[in-house]
Amino acid sequence: MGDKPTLNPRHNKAEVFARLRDAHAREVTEDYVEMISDLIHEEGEARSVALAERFGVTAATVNNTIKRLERDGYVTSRPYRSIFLTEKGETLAKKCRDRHQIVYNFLVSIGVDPDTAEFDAEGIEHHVSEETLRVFAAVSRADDAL
Amino acid sequence: MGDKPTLNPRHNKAEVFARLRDAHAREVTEDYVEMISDLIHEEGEARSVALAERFGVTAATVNNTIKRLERDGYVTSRPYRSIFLTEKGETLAKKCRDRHQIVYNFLVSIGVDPDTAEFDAEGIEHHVSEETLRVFAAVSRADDAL
DNA sequence: AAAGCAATTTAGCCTTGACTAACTTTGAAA
DNA sequence: TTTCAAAGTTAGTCAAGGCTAAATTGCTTT
Ligand SMILES: [Mn+2]
Ligand SMILES: [Mn+2]
Ligand SMILES: [Mn+2]
Ligand SMILES: [Mn+2]
Repeated sequence: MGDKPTLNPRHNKAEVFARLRDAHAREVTEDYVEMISDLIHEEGEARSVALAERFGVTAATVNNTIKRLERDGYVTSRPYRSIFLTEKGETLAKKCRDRHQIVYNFLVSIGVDPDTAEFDAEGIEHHVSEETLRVFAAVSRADDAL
Repeated sequence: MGDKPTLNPRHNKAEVFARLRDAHAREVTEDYVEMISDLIHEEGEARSVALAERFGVTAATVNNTIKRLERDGYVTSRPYRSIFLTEKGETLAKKCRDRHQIVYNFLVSIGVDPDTAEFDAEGIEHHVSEETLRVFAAVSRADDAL
């Protein structure tokens, strides 16, 4: 009557894909708060036009996304003014920046070309669990100590 | 008059994000052809109901996706019958299966728990360039040779 | 052969994330 | 202080990828 005991417990692929869809739903948010934070540090403020240029999308697309981020509590903004991170946004931005850096450093440390690492890290970062991130960081440290 | 020589050539982040959006556009297709191929090998045929169960989505969603794959030349199907890969579909499936395996093996080889590796590989695989994949494979081989 | 259940399809809806085109606002230069 | 280009907004469109509910088909079992 109970579940059959299984040696390999996940023939339950559905969980894996559910988690994947969750990660996808967060990607744009994560890249935006990270970029907004970068702009504030590098240029003093985050303007729509700079986001559009850096992401390679139109101003209208940035506008839509910022409205969503505002709705979800990550940023504040007033018409025709620059964009600010909320506490929640800052917290996420820091987490994402750190994670991004760890992934990038890891790739370079195992021998990936820095240019390629920059491309790949932008996607990989959103699919790295806490555990894998810790392993990446440890490997980077070990490789640095050459 | 020429481009200014730059030490760090990519303050051109837009390229990175354009490539990222491309990768996203291919993800579902890649996971579907891989899964269809798995089902054909494991169960003799690929039925909608099995795809829905493994991905954790509804039958209607599978139907939409299969129509898109058919439109794009990856599968053939007839109403109420099972799904077949075209040559193009088979080729992509093989590439994706191999890549998936390399990413998974790599994660495990550097010390990530197999369970976690299974989750993370499902996302990471779509964002790994040819170059990074070669490095992953090389690292796995080196770690195996312990 | 008919019934009924499981599988599949269809129709209609939603959100995200992209676009173009047209309009409004801001702010710097004239 | 006027003007006008750049920045930002709004409106409308589209495809992908999800969903539910309802209709249809195929298959198995009586
Ligand atoms: Mn990032
Ligand atoms: Mn990213
Ligand atoms: Mn895969
Ligand atoms: Mn995948």
